[in-house]
Amino acid sequence: MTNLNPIIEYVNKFVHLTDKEAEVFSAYFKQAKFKKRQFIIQPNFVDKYKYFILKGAVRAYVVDDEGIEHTVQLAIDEWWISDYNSYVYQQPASMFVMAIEDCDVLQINFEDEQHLKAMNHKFETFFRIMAEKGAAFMQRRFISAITDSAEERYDLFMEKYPQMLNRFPQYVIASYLGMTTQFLSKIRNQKAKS
Amino acid sequence: MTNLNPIIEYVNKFVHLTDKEAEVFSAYFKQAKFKKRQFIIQPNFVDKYKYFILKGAVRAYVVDDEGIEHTVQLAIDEWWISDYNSYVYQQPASMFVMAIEDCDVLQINFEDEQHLKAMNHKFETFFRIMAEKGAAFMQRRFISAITDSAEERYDLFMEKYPQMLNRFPQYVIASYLGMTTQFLSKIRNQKAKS
DNA sequence: CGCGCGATTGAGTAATTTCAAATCTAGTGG
DNA sequence: CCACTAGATTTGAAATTACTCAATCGCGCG
Repeated sequence: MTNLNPIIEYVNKFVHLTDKEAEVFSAYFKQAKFKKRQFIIQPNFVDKYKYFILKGAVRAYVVDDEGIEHTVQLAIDEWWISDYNSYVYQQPASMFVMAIEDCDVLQINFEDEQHLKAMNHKFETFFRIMAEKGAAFMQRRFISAITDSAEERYDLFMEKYPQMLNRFPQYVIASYLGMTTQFLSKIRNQKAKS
Repeated sequence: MTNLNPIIEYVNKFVHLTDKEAEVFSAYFKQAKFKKRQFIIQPNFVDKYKYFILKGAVRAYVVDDEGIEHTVQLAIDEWWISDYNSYVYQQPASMFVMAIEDCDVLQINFEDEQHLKAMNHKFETFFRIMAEKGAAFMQRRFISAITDSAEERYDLFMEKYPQMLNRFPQYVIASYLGMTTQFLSKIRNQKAKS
C-alpha cells in the first residue's frame, strides 16, 4: 500500500468519496520526491502538474528585473502548490517553486485532472472548492500586502502561521512578507527589546 | 423577454448549455439596478450575492486603519464582482463595492448557486472555471503589485485595460495601481513631456 | 573544526507619501 | 442654462518608510 491515504483524507474533508471513487481518484496521482534546493517549477516552462505535499516544505517565488526574489506562496504538509496561472492556462510559468526541505509529493498532470473532473461530478466539485479557496487566499494575501505595514504583516503571519517560522529561513519569511531580510531583522530586534 | 441573454452568451464561452439548461440557469439570476455612488457590498455584512455586470462600472476597495482606500478590483460590463472571500466562506466582508456608474446587474445568491452547482455537472464546471480564473487573476495582480514599480504598473494597466481609463476617475485608477493620486499625476505629467 | 550562508547592525539613500495650496471640472439647484 | 460649489487633478516642498550597501557576527553542516 502506498502513501495515498493522506490525499483521500484531505479530499473527504470537502466531498465524501466512496471507496471505489477514492481508488479511482488516487490512481490518477503519482508519487514523487524532491531534494532540498531542487526546482519543482521554473519560469518559462509550462507547469504541467499540480502538487499535493505529503511531507516537506516548498517556496514559490518570482524574480524581478533587478534579481530580487519575491515569495508568492509557502507550502508545507497537506498544502497544494503550483504556478496557478501557468497551470490553469497551460502557459509558461513566471514562478520558481523550490523544495526548502526534502519533499514527498503527489502530483497530477493537467490532462488527467481534466479527465477526473469530467468523469465524476464529485471530483469536479472538489477541484472547484480548491479553486475557490485559492482565489479567496490570494484575495486575503493581496489585501494584507497593500493595506498592512511591514510590522503588521509580520505580526499577522506570526499569529496565523507560527509553525511556518521553524520551517523556513528568515530571508524567505521576509520575502514572503514583502520586505528585505535586513528590515525584518530590525523589526524582530525592536520587538525583543520592548 | 428580459435581459438574460448576455449571461448565457457568457456561460457558453466556457460550457455549452442546451436551451433547457440555459433557461434553468437564467431563472436563478435576478436583475437589479444600482445608482452611481450606491454601495453594493459593505464591510461587516456578509456578501450574499455574486454579481454579473450587464452594464455599468463598479469598484471594490478596502479602507485601512488610516482611512486610505485601496482598490482591489474594478469591473465593467461582462465582469463578475463580489467580495470573493466573504462570499465563498459566507463571512463578513472586508470590502466596499460601489457603483461608479449606474449599473444593471444580474445577481445570484449563495444558496441558489449551491443548488445550481449540485443539480448539473455543467453548472459546476462553469463555476469551477470562474473560480480558477479568479485565482489566476489575483495571482497575476499580486505578483505585479510586489514586483513592478509604480510607473511599470501604470504602463501595464494602460496596455491591458485602456478602456478602463475612460470609465474610472484618476484617483480610483491610482488606488487600483497602489499609489497616491498625486504620484500618478506626476507619472502622467512626466510621460506627457517626453 | 572551519567555511560559507544566513542573520544582524548601522549609515546613507531612493521611491513614494504627506501636506498644502492652486487650478480645473462636472454636477446641481436656482 | 448659467453660476456656484464640491470634488478631482495638478504642482511643489518636506517627510517617511523601507531599501541599499557594507561590514560584522554567528552557527550549522559537511
